[in-house]
Amino acid sequence: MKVQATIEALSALANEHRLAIYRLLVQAGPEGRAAGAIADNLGMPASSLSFHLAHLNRAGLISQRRESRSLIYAADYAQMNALVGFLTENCCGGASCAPVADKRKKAS
Amino acid sequence: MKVQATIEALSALANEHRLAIYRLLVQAGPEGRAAGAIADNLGMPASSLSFHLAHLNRAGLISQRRESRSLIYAADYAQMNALVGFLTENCCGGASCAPVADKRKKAS
DNA sequence: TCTATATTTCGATGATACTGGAAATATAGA
DNA sequence: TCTATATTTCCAGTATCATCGAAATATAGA
Repeated sequence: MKVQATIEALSALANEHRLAIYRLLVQAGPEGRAAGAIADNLGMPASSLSFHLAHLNRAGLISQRRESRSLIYAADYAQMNALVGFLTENCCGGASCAPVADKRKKAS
Repeated sequence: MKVQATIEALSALANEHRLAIYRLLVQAGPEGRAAGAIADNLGMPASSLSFHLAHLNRAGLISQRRESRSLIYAADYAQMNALVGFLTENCCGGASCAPVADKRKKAS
């Protein structure tokens, strides 16, 4: 993951509502959830939710697919994986960081 | 790590300059670097740098200590560790995430 | 084609963040 | 105490972000 993509992912998650949305989608699994269901669950106006979903989508953290009248959003685990990988590889001080104590691998 | 602290850490890192500062401090190691040295290295005005350092410090990602006339900043690896831990535990979809494919251990 | 549902886009408003020069503060040495 | 260095705080200007009602778009069924 490049620096610019990392910053976009970080800033997408750095918001109370968007972090809640993302976590909800992680719990929902690969099937994802319709925008309306998310709005109901989190109790937020449709237009506000749409704004935040677009932000997460732009950052590549969630995907969107249409299913009849509904737009279904789902978490993109690969992107989160890449983000965690970037932080572990570039922002940790060696063995002192890295939760699982394994810093052999160096993905770009 | 709690949600609010997570959001603060994420938003502290979600900026080109602050991410560069943080990475520089990670490279610098536990000794850290004086504000002036960071300013020279990244070529930014002292007052702007100070603003960003304060932001990172507030989020707990860096520490500050005085050494004579200089203020030395150093990366706080524990906080980054906690952030990565939060993301791994709360924002990943099980085995599909986690860079090293090991989710048995749960570090705090 | 008409109506209902699901969601986004638009637009205006308010809030928050970033920038950088100038002034203030802290420390040290002569 | 005077001067120099290191850094922060203050301030004003600019830019970006968040909010949410209203209008627009997309889909489906009668």
